[in-house]
This record gives sequence, structure tokens and C-alpha cells, in this order.
Amino acid sequence: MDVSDLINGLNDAQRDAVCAPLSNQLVLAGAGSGKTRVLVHRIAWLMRVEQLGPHQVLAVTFTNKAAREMRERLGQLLDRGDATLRTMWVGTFHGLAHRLLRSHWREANLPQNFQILDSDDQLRLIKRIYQELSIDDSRWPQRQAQWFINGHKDEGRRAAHVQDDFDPFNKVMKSVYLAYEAACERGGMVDFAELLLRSHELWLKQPQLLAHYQQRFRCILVDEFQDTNAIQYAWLRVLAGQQCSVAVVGDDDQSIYGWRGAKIENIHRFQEDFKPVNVTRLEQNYRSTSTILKAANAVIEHNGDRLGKTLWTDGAEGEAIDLYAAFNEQDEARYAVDQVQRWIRDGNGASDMALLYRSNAQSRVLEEAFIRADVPYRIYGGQRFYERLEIKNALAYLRLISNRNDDNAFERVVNTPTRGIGNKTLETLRVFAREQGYSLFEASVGALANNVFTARAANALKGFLTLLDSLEDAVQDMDLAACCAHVVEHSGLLAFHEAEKGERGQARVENLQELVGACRAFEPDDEDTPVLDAFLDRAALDAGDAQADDYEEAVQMMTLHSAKGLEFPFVILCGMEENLFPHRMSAEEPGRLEEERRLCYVGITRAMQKLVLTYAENRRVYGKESFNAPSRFIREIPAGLVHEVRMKAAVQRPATYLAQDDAPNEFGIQLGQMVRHHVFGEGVVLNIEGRGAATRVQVNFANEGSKWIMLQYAKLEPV
DNA sequence: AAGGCAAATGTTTTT
DNA sequence: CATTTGCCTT
Repeated sequence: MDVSDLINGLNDAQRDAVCAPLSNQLVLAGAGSGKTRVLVHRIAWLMRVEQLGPHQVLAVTFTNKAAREMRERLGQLLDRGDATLRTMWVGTFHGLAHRLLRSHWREANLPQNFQILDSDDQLRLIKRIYQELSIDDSRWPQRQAQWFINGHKDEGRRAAHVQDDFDPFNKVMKSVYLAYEAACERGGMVDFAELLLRSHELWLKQPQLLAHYQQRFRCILVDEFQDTNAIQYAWLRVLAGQQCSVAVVGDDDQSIYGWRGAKIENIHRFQEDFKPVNVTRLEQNYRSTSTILKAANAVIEHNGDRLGKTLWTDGAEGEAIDLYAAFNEQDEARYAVDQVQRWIRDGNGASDMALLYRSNAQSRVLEEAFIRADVPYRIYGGQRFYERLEIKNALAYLRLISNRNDDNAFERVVNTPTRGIGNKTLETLRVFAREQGYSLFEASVGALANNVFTARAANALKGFLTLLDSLEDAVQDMDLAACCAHVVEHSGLLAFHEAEKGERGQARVENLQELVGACRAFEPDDEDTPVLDAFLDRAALDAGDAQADDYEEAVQMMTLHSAKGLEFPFVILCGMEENLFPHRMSAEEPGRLEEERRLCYVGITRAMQKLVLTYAENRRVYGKESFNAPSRFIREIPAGLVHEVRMKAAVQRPATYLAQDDAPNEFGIQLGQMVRHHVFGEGVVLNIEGRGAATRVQVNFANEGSKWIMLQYAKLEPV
């Protein structure tokens, strides 16, 4: 058997991972070490050498984009028709769980036409529950309830399992969770976390069903394993059972979604729970210069509790890392533009360059500078296609055609465009629906029959119901795209947004037209579901790219989070300042600070040839001036790798920032040190700012939390 | 019920 | 600074 195409060009570690006998595997894959390649080749190997059929392999990724990419690369490597790939389960955890629930809705106790709630729908539902329960949202913000519910679901806990202690917050949140659960049950609605929770429970309750899938899958492969949360891990473990081999690929140093419930510990647990585990480390980096790698290694070294991995390359040393201290954020943007222009002038492609930043808010100034300089750019992130207001409204009409009892959709468009159905009418409907156990649609029919409303309200509502009837009638024999076009037009949405003044209205009209285009291009991957429902599912599960396809040569601008998994010859990391990066909200807690550091590691390792760091000494944040020290991450890079760029303006500045680094100050206090304060007790030094009499340190006290201390007043003793 | 004005409020993002 | 939310007026 010829397997040369599978192993040619792989290094020893990669080859070990690809050619290992069928067994549980942990591949610790550093940034740029050829992780995806190994994964794809491993699947091909299993199919060719271990003779696994495509239906016996399950591959899980985190994003739809990654799933698409894997499918594509597999297709190239396997050189088999589309049909083969279609029988293979490749997808996100959520996508796979959804597929499962669609096939086994009965066993999962769901109505056949259950709907997926995205986070926007979820928040709306929670708001309605707040009204029903008369909960004060200024005391208990609704976003917190959403966070609470999702957090517990991600940990596999239903409302009934939530500890009912005497904490008032917990009590209120639990009551919301309970009501939320009931509302979802009543309306046949399933949120993202529920997809996993529900399918996990499905297996526990239906052993014969579980056995079926356990027999089917011989090997499960998981990408980005460091980003799995508790329920995903449990899901995996149950499905794998005793027979199935599980291969996971991940990098603990690139875990940047802890705030969303991801558990790095899953990597440790895996080695226990799935014993024996064949561990491979991919440490050879094919992406970056050794200078960049040294910087990345030095930064990440400051984190404790790592599995330990050191990237190396046999490639060139490359250029030093430039560090630019900008006068303010405008100057920083100007410098970035200069760099880009020079890069392009030197004959490089604009799309080979990326500007990375910690938070989306930073993109605005950069964007303006690029517009002014007439340099093409592309911003990732922001609102995604299927999450746009006008698109969600159009989808709501489509949903109502599919299922009139979808209360979420009903609430959304009953008065959009405005047709005289206001809050009062709606509130009457809600109460009536709740009392009778009706959906809002049923309640409307009932209320009209009973003459509950004034003539004006009744007419308006009747108008809406008639509209739904006529839409459904007209659309009967149309294909998806025609149906969508008809609905967009006759619902009045198109005219509504055309009447909107300014660019915004026009953009919305264009988006609606694009939605029709998306319908035309839609290829269902599930023949059993009606095409409209399949499309709605896809829209919920894959919110689409943030920006429509703009594939011109343009500089890429995005947050560090969205940059994960990408690489660029030239990277500029902007806003390297304390309070911004590491973010102020994360600097207090050691665990979250380490996550910020991993984010920095991710940022540095995106760069292939050239890396530039910039920070602004003075930055306008929300209209206010703020002065921030250079990020501690800059100081963590060995000075020998860094080249300080002088400011263009003739402002003389002492290049002293590097001096204030790890050298103990005159008080003998260092970062990370354990200290005792005569009042607050013991704590760890998180941060040091200023020098001489102005030196302040931030200490996280065991009992008092974190505080800023002026060293000249309060003596801190090293412990 | 709808439109206008003042006040509040700002991480990171996928599914 | 810019956008969303809430209250108030027509």
C-alpha cells in the first residue's frame, strides 16, 4: 500500500502522530507546527491503513470555518467524490449535536420542528421572563442572567441542579433559569448550550441509541481541544465509550476562551480518563523567524502551570522586533499606515499584513487613518450577517411561515414594519396566551374571536394575521430563493428600510437582497428536513462571515481573538499598554492575567517574518484622555530582540522603559512576589507602576482582594 | 403608538 | 466618542 503521499514532508513528530496505531492520542501542537495538516493526514491514514470507512470517523472542530477547511483539505487528500465526504461527520460540537437531535427529536423529547435560539433570541426571551416574574433588571442585569444560564448549561447543570442557597443573587437567577427552561420547553426552543446538554442526556437516557453510535464510530478526532468546556468533554466521553479511539489536538498556551467556559484542565483530565494515551509534541515551528519565536517563548514562560512546550525553528533569525512608542493613538495609527505603505512599496501584498488589537473599539481610529491615507483594509469582526437586525427580521417572517407558533419570531415582527400594534395590545396578548397556554399566534386568533380589542387594535392585528396567510399562500410552490424574495418584498420590510434615510437604510436593503442570494446558493446537507427549515437552522448555527466577501488586496485588521489560527508575514500588534492589554478587567486575577498572556502569545506567533509592537503614551478612551504604562508583556520580551523606533516628532524621550522592568526597585518589591501589609495581611504583587516616591504596586490580598498601595507610605515586607 | 431627546454605558467571541 | 436605552412628548 502506498502511503507516501500521507507522510512525505512530515517531520518525525508529525509522522509519529499521523502513523500511530489506532489508540487514544494527545497531540500537543504549538503555534505554526502543522497541526491541521497532521489532523487531516491522520484521518486519511486511518481510512487507508486501518481501513476505516468514512462513516466510522467523527471529526470535531470549533468553528464552521474550520470544519469547512478540514472538509476541503480532506477532499483534496482523499481524492474521493463528494459523496464519501458527505457521509463523514465533520463539524462543530454544536452542529453535530444538532444533527443528532434532528434525527432523534422524538427520543429527545423535542417537537419535530424545534427551533434554535441564538444569543440574541435568548436575551429577548430572558427579558420577557423578567417581565413575567417582575424582576428588577437594574438590580439583576439580564445579561448576567444569560451568563448564569449559559454558564450552568456549559457545566451540564439544569435549573433543578443549581444550588439553592441563601445567596439572593443565586435565588433570583435560579428562578429565571427555571422559568427560562419552562419557556423553551413550551415553545420547542433550543439554545446553543442546550444542543449539547440535550444530546448528552439523550444518550444517557437511551442506551440503545448510544450503543448504536458507539458501534458506528471507531475514531473521534477533536481540534482545538484546549477550548472544550465541561459539557463538550462529557459529551465526548460518553460517546467514545470503551471501544472508540479518541485523538485530541490542542495547545494549552493558546487557550484564550476561559471566560467562555473553556477548561484547559480537560487536557490533563484527558490523560487520566482516556488512559493509555499516546502523547506527541509538535514543537518545530514552520511559520516564524527565530527572533519571533524567542519572543513568544519568553512571554509565555511567565505563566505557571503549563504542560511545557518550547517552539523552535531551523529557519532564519530574521529581523528584530520593532517597538514604537506613539505619542497618542492617532500617532500610532499614522505609524501603522506608514508601515503598511512601505511594506507595499517594497513589493509585498497588502493582504499579507495584519493589524491586531485587543478590543474592537481600537479599530475605529486605525480605520479612519487608513481611509485618509487611501490604503485598502478589511476589518474582521463586528456584526455578522445573520445577526443583523434586518436579516433577523426577514428570518422571523420565514420562521412564522414554517411555524406560526414561534413566539420569538412573532414578537419580533408583529410590529415591524410598524403597523399600529403597540405594547398595550401585545401585553394583552401575552397575558391571554399565558393564561390559556396558547402561543401568541393562537392567542391572537382567540382574542379577535372574542372581541377583546378596540376596533383600531383589532384591525391592526387582523391585518398582520392576514399578511401571514397571504405570505404562506403565495409561497406554497416557490423555491427557497423565490420564497425569500417574496417575503422580503411583501412583508413590507424592503419598503421600510428603503424609506430609512442615510447609508444605513441602503446597506440594509442590500443585505436583504443578499439574503435572497444566500437562499439561492443554499445547499442543504440534510435531505429529510424541509428546505426552509434547513436554511433557518443553518442561519442560526452558522451566523455567516462578519463582512461580505471582500477579497481585494487589503490589510487585515482584527482582534487577537479572531486572529487565532491565522498567519501573516507581517504583523503589527497595536495598543500594547497596561489596562488595554492586559485588559483592565483581567489584570486583577492571576488566572485571567495568564489568559491575557496567552493571548499575547497567540498574537506574537501570528507573525511569520516581521513583528512590530506599538503603544500609545496617551490614548483617548471613550472620549477621555488616559495615560497608560507600556504593557508588561513588552518587558517580558528579552531586550536583545527588540529595536526601539524613535518617534518621528522631535520630542526627546528617555528610552528608559526597559530599565524599569525586572530590576528590583528601591523598595525591593518584584512582580509576583508574596508580601505582607500591616493592615491587609498577605498578598501577591500583581503590578508595579511609577518609580521613586510615586511607585505604586497592586497587590492581591488573600482576604481583602486587590488594592493599589503607594510604597512610600505603606511598607510592604517580603514574605 | 411613534418619534424625539437626554442619560447611561461601555472586553475578548462561537455556537 | 458613539451607540443604545429609557422617558417624555405629540
